[in-house]
Amino acid sequence: MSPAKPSIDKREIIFSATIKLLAKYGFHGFSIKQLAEEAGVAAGTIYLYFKDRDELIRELNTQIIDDFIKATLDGHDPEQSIKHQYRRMCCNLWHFCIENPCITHSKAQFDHLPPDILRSQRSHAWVGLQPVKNLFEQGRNTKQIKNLSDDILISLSFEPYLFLSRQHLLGLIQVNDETLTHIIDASWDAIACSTATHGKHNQE
Amino acid sequence: MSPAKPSIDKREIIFSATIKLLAKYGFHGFSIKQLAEEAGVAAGTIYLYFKDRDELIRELNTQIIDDFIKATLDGHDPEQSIKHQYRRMCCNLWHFCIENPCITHSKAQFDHLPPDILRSQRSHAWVGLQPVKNLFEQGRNTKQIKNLSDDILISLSFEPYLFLSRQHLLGLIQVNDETLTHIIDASWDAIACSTATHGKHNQE
Amino acid sequence: MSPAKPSIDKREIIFSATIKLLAKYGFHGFSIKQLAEEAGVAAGTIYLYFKDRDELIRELNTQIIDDFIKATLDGHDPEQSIKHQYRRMCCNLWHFCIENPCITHSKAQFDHLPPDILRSQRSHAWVGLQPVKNLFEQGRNTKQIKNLSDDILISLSFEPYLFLSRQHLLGLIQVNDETLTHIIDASWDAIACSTATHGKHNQE
Amino acid sequence: MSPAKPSIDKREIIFSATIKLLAKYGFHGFSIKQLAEEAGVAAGTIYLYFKDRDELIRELNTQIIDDFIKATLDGHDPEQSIKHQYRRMCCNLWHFCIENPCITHSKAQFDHLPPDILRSQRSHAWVGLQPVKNLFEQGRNTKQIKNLSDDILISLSFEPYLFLSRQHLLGLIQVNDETLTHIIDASWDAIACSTATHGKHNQE
DNA sequence: AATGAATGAGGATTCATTCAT
DNA sequence: GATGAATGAATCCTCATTCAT
Repeated sequence: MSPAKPSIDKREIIFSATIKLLAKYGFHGFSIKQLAEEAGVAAGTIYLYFKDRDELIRELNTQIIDDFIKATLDGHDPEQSIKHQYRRMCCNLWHFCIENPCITHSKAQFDHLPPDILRSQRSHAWVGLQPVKNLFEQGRNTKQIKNLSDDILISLSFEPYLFLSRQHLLGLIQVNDETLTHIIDASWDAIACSTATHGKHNQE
Repeated sequence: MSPAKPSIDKREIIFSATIKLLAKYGFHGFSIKQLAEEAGVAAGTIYLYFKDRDELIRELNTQIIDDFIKATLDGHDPEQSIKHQYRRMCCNLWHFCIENPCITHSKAQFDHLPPDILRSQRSHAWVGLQPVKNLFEQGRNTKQIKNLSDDILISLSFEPYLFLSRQHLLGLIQVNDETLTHIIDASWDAIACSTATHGKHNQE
Repeated sequence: MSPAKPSIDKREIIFSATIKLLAKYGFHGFSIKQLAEEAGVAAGTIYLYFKDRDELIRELNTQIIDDFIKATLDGHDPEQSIKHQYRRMCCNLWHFCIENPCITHSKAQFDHLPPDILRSQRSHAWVGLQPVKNLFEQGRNTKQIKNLSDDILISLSFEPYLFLSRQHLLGLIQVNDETLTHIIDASWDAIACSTATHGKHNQE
Repeated sequence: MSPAKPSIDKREIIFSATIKLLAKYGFHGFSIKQLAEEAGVAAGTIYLYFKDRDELIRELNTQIIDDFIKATLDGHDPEQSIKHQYRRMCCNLWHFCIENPCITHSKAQFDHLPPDILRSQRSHAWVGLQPVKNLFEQGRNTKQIKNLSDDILISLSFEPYLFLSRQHLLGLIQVNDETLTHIIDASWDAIACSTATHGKHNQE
């Protein structure tokens, strides 16, 4: 608030304003002036906290990825059964998406950046996703999860939630709690070893 | 070529040039002047075929969707078994994606447009996807496919291919034919009725 | 004139407008917008002829140097006596300066650019100044001109005219034709071998 | 240093920092923020000592002129012979220039300001240059110096040193002590009455 | 006196679009 | 139909200056 102090929270204010505009207008669809207005600061102020537009976007990207991962892993307990852990993650992810529409829509923007940025983004993400890697590894070892690479398992299991939640937020589809349960089961089927379920019920 | 000729294909030339640039530089990453150069025409010429930049993008979007659908449905035969039809579609989709990198990357750009455009895009797509709807409907009726809405089934089954193929094209993952078979099986598991597989092999 | 033609002379129009503003407001004292207004074109038009502000300035610099050299060497005749040749050059230089106030003032701006630019400027200038080098060389060989390097001779002889003409143009001093003759004689004395004049009249 | 102290010398600190930046980056090539950093003070502090950027530059200009004059007149003794006085001044000027590169380069920046500023600059300078005026006056009266106005004599005699020293500092030319002696003699020839030297040696 | 966060006008540059040829 | 020079609004970003602390 006071102009002489470091204004620790102004950075956050700018971040949220960016997320809002990013979600509404897309990646290049808003100007710094608009952003300044939305954040309630002068245009020049933004450059006190970020070197330029690109850095702002890049740092926002990193933070959003971290937010997603943090939310997904909330309450994660490696002692639980594989499927239970997975369900929890899916549930977390879904609710984070629909409770944070702007972040969800913003994230989508980042999926289509130049390859080199995507690469560094990806490697950053995998660090935080270690528990997921562990889950997959353990699942593969115990024949509960198909013998596919982590990337592929992610694409088949978690990725659809991002797509679905965006559609839900746009009002294109309706997903209630019961439906969500079915979706989670369905996405589990995609990565689970079907042979392992033969003749017996889910091991959960 | 000669200015006196009607140049019926110039529209197509502009389209391909746009796809190329779209894939390489993203949605707002290229200018009309660049596009003109890539297409080998004058900047003004583009405005003879498209009202403005937006219209060009919009029409390109429509065409790309149609191309995807056409490719996916290639050789579609409703007489085959559900799973066979599905496999064929997945296979078609995958190969179209990796054989047309520019179109695949371009398509990704379109997934994140303002809501109203997405809506019209979606309704346009569903028209061409009638065979897919039929497939799903028939699958649900015969208990071979889970009782989920078309949108959700799409998200669980076909959507991951777009994500995966982009990663494959970027060199982030490697998918060979054998892996593809496994992925197709996995995505089938996502939408297939697991009860139907109990105690017997795939009904294909 | 016609928008579709290369507009060969628009470049010249922009050049003269730049010289005018450069003389009046100094190097960084005018904006592209001002320049556009002065030249009677749109701001964007300037960028059709010059990559950016720097290139415009750099090219203008080169042309001005050439203009100065061309004017100074006008009517140069190596067959004449050394002093006669020198007088002619001084006279040419002086009149060019006071007849082209804007160019004279602009030139002054260029004398104070970053070292590396000055270096390339200098080497460019020396190419055109070959006749002056020849004059100095011949003068040194015949003991009519002091045994000093070309650079030093230039500083002592021609350089003062630029300074004086600027003062004259600003109305700070008055130089009529008679005074000019004295100045030329004085500047000649600076570079001429004084021993050579002992006991006899000018060898002109 | 401590905010409670009167910091009488802070003005000087800012001055030197300005000279440094002026020499390196030119007139409009540095910002107040840069200056503050170079001076080791906060940006706002500069405004406690100078009304605005222009005033800072203007006052610096005045001081630099005074420094030049002071250095040039160092050890000046009106009792000495005219030529001796002149030599001393040239020598002083030269050494001041090459020992204070930043000041020399800065000065050059000031020579090309808007006319009205130049005018006031000039009148200020002439006040301190009274000894030079006296020298010239005495020289003219005794027929040792050409009958030209003070301005013209300055241009022919002292001005070249500024130009030469800048070239020397940039490494474009090399001037050692012996060469300097020749240059001083040459510049003396420019303003000295050549007839006065006929048949006798320098009256020094 | 000193600070430095905040401002916002003004700078250079880009680019979709127009239109005379 | 085709051109591409010209436009000028809109962009990002800089920076002199202010002022609460």
